[in-house]
Amino acid sequence: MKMTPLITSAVMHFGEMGSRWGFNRTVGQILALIVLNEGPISAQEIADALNISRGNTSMGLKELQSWRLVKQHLVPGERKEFFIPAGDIWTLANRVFEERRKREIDPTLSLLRDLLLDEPANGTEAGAQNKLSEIHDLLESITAWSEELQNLGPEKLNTLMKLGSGVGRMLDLKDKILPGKNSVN
Amino acid sequence: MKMTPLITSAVMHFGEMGSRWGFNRTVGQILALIVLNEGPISAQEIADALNISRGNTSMGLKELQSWRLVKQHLVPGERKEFFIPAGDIWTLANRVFEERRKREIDPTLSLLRDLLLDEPANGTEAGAQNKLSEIHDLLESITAWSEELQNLGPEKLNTLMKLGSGVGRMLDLKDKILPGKNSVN
DNA sequence: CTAAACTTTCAGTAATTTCTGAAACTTCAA
DNA sequence: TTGAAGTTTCAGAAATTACTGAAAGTTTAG
Repeated sequence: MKMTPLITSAVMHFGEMGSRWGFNRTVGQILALIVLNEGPISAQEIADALNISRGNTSMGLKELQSWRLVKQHLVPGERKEFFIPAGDIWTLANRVFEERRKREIDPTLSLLRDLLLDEPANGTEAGAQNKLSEIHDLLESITAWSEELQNLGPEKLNTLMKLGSGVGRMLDLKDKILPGKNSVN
Repeated sequence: MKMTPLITSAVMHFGEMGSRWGFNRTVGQILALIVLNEGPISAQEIADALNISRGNTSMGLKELQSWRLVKQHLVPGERKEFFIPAGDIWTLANRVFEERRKREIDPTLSLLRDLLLDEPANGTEAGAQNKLSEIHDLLESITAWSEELQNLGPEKLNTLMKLGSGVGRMLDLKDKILPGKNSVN
């Protein structure tokens, strides 16, 4: 596994960013390496290229698999396990979004649902509950919407993104186009 | 500052989630407290309610201000500084998105731009550059789009979210509605 | 100017997270 | 079956991040 300067820079950077993206430095580096490498790469090669222990590599790969960003790839005739990205860049980005939603939003949504079931004990609690309820609704909208967007699939999503400010204009026309349907509250 | 059980649960949870949201436990707790509290609250009250040192409180407040989630509120006659949320729930969520984009996407975008300027030294680098270029384009789309969405403002954004699966249908009709404009690629 | 009331800073400590490497485990070929 | 080639696990060490509290700083009233 040859680490050219370009690849090294990219891998290092993804390592730095790793923690901001929800995993740690090593995991970020491993991901970058697997994505940028041409063809499958073995755990040992990864450990060597990144100068990390074999154990750490194994844990990193496990985590990347739990994020569904990387998958195993059996090379015929070879005994070792090789790894490749779990899909194209688009798919990977989607997976990161999805996985983060699960970790960052779902638990809160579930707590909020519970808290909103209780009767407020007094005025202070009633006020707090209102705020929590607003947060709850917002998170639900975000969740529902992000699912919606994922269902659109890459092509349509891309169309939508490229639409840019056209989105605003389109919304103005919405009611004429889809009368009655999905009217806003 | 009375911590009712409801508020305590919520504050504790936001603390736990804090690190996943880009700040630390204390900062998450402080934010929750300020949002849920009715009316302005002083640094000292926060420190007492959360059982954290005054110094830590000060740092947490500073960070929340740098995220533009919390702002100072001068109570006439009072010498102390009080704090309130920097806006409604919607605004706060927007700020979190924006701030995270700055921290999680912008630096990568900037690195990628640089790396893509260099001539690839060989076939391996050329292949890696292609991948990096895909990532770059994706991140640019996301950035552009999120700016677009923010410009729509809360009302329209809400309309769009509530539209749900209607978005798909609308896209199918797009070319008839906005002929020539924003055609894809 | 002084002192009281308050805030911020930051060196050191505590808590948490990540990483290593040796031991345990698995798989397969012979 | 055995052992070579590989993988995983996990206790402890290292690195990082967060927190405390005392000292320094700021602001205002008198």
